[in-house]
Amino acid sequence: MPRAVRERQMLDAAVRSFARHGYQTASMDEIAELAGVSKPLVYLYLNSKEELFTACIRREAEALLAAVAAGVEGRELPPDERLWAGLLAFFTYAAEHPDSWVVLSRQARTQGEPFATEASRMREEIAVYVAGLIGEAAREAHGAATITERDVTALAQALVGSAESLATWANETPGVTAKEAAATLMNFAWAGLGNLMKSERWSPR
Amino acid sequence: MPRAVRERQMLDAAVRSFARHGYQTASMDEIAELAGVSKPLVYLYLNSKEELFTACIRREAEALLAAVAAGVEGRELPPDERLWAGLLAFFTYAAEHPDSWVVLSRQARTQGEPFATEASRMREEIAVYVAGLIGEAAREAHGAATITERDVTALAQALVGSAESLATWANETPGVTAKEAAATLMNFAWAGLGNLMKSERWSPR
Amino acid sequence: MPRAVRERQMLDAAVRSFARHGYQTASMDEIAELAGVSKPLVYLYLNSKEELFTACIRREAEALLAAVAAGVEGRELPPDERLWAGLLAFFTYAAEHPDSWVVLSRQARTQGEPFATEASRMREEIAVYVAGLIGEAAREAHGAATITERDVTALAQALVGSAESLATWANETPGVTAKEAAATLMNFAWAGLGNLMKSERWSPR
Amino acid sequence: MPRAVRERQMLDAAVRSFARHGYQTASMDEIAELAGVSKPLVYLYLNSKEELFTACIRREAEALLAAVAAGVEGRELPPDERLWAGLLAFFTYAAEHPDSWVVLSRQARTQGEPFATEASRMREEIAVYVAGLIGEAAREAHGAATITERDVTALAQALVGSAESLATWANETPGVTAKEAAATLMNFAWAGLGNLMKSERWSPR
DNA sequence: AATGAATGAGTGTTCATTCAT
DNA sequence: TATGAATGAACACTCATTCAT
Repeated sequence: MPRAVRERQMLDAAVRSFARHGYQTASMDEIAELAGVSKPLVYLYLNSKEELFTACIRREAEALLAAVAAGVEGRELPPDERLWAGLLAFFTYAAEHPDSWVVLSRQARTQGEPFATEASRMREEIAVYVAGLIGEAAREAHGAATITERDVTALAQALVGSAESLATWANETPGVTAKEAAATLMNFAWAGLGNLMKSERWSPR
Repeated sequence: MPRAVRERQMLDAAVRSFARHGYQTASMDEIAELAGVSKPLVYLYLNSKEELFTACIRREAEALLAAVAAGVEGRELPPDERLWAGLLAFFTYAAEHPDSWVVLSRQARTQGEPFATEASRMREEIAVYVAGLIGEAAREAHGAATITERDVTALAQALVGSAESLATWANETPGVTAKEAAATLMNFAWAGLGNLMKSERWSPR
Repeated sequence: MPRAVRERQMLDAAVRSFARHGYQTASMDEIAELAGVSKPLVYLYLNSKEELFTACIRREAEALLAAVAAGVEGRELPPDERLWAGLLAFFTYAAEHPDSWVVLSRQARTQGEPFATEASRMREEIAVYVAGLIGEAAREAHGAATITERDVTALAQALVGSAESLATWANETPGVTAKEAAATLMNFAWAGLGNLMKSERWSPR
Repeated sequence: MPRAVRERQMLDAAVRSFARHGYQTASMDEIAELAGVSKPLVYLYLNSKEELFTACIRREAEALLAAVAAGVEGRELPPDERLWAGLLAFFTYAAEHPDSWVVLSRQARTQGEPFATEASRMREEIAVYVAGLIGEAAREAHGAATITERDVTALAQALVGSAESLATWANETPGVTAKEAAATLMNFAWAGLGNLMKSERWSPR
């Protein structure tokens, strides 16, 4: 069996195992068995548990980013439609690849270095991308805005957090579709950001 | 030394250790040493690593809920002020008890069963509370329910996710205060919620 | 069982195992079993295979040096008798502790760093000591001698090699006593060195 | 490429690897790579690591014996000159083939059966040859045997041990030539032997 | 004549857990 | 109430060895 195919099988098995048990608890034995190969082969191809996990994170992150990009690109759309398409693609990917999503959103970020950094890279990329979309859309919709760099970063964090939370919730709650989750976030973010751009801020008292 | 005091020491040590190393990597040896007792005593009081971790989650979850409740209760406030008070209390607690927050938000949720369930309980309790606030605000603003139960739940999930993400970001970013994090979310969320309740929804096409 | 006793048992077992199988082939499993304890205990007391082996080398080296010293010291003897006593003690120790001797002479020196250094220390100590004895004896017997520092070092190497070879041969050949081996070396070294001191050198042609 | 050539390449690589890392630590992977062939080919030609090591020992032992024999044979010489020629040839070979010498003197003898036996065979052959020389010299010097067979054997062991020790020392000490090592041993040994043969023995008391 | 692909068996090491006191 | 001493079970990782081609 050609090397590339075997390697894909192993990564599939590893993603599944890491998603279910977490990095520490997942055992190389189980991963090998799940992949239908012997343990030494896993080591021959992927060198160590750490590298295997890193490879998983990278592959899944790229797949997720590619899915979102594919949902948005190639069509001439107004900004709000672009945002919508991106969110939909994101929630659809998360729904269709729950293990992938668990590895990226949960496991990768909690295993300390060097995984957290690897996962952060993707998170940051998404945050920047989505924030860009939203900003663009908001600007177009509401004109120039007074909003600091710090605010943008904080908002991106809030947004990505919402998305993660909604994606997980959607995956765990029967009957909730990706479309529904995307719509919730779209409304939440779109309207909220719109007001912010119009400087209609809430303040205590 | 009375049992209650010893037990508190152990839980303190355990929370710290679990926060720093994660459930799997934290060792009973280190926890015992950190608590200043012998390992058998930890087992005598808390039976097993699993029960110890569960006890940590429970104690910290209760503390967090209590902190939020204390911030909100006892004063007659309009829904938005109640939400603000809750958010402020939440971010303040997370900032003042970073280990506790790490255990609850990161570690507990990534270690599979039975811990995830334990952590979800608290999260759900918060989500329900927030959903209540949203519903109340919606009713107050527009009388009849212009928003479905399902929508409220979804929004609550989004809000809680934002809050979690922001709390972690605030803890990890020097110079970000609890108040600032709360304000960011409040602006983001309340404005978005406001629009939603006015039925100004975004929809594709 | 007190720690000191246990530790001695483990070292005994390890010396035996290392002597029989060599450093690499000896397994911690076997050593633990031979010592009548569980493997974790071996690690608790001696940390690693490497440290265990080092501890063996050190203990056996000290025992050998002590045995030789005990054979020589405490009595007022002429130099040749001192040499004789030392050689006898050395061969006796090697005969009575064959595993110890194998570990010191064979295993320790062939496992690369850091063991070789550890073993060399002892070898050097013995070489210097024995060379000193011989030199002293020879000087007394034959007067001042013309022999360079380099020659002394080379001779010490030759001497120690002879002793090692004879000790191993004596251990492996039934019926050869320590006394006989010591006598062979004494004659070989004593006479040979005597002639050297008298500058009666052999040269080709 | 003809089989004989390939096989030589493999043995060369193996000797080098065994000398550097020892039998256990040397890996078939490295040996195959060093020989510039694939691992299965090594197995096709040499069957197993054990047989490969044995083949190395045998080839190197024969080479060493041949070198010594070539140094001595073909000329009619008195025993002392024969010994000198043999020693010179021996030290020269060891200096020029350090890996070979390490394998024979260190590695082969420390890896337990069946290698030790294999190495002993060569050592014994040398010892017997040396013993023959000694015996011959004794007879020539004094006619009848003033020295027992057992004594001769013991002396041969001592001499061989000295030679081994000196050869290793010479290889590891920069600036020491084969001739110098041979001279040291010759002086040491021959003088000592001379005295022995004149029955000038040292004895205790 | 030669190899890319694959594995069974074993190693050192760790850790949650429990006696005996 | 408290612990020093001890272990069963597992895990990451390696390596000599063999098919199938």
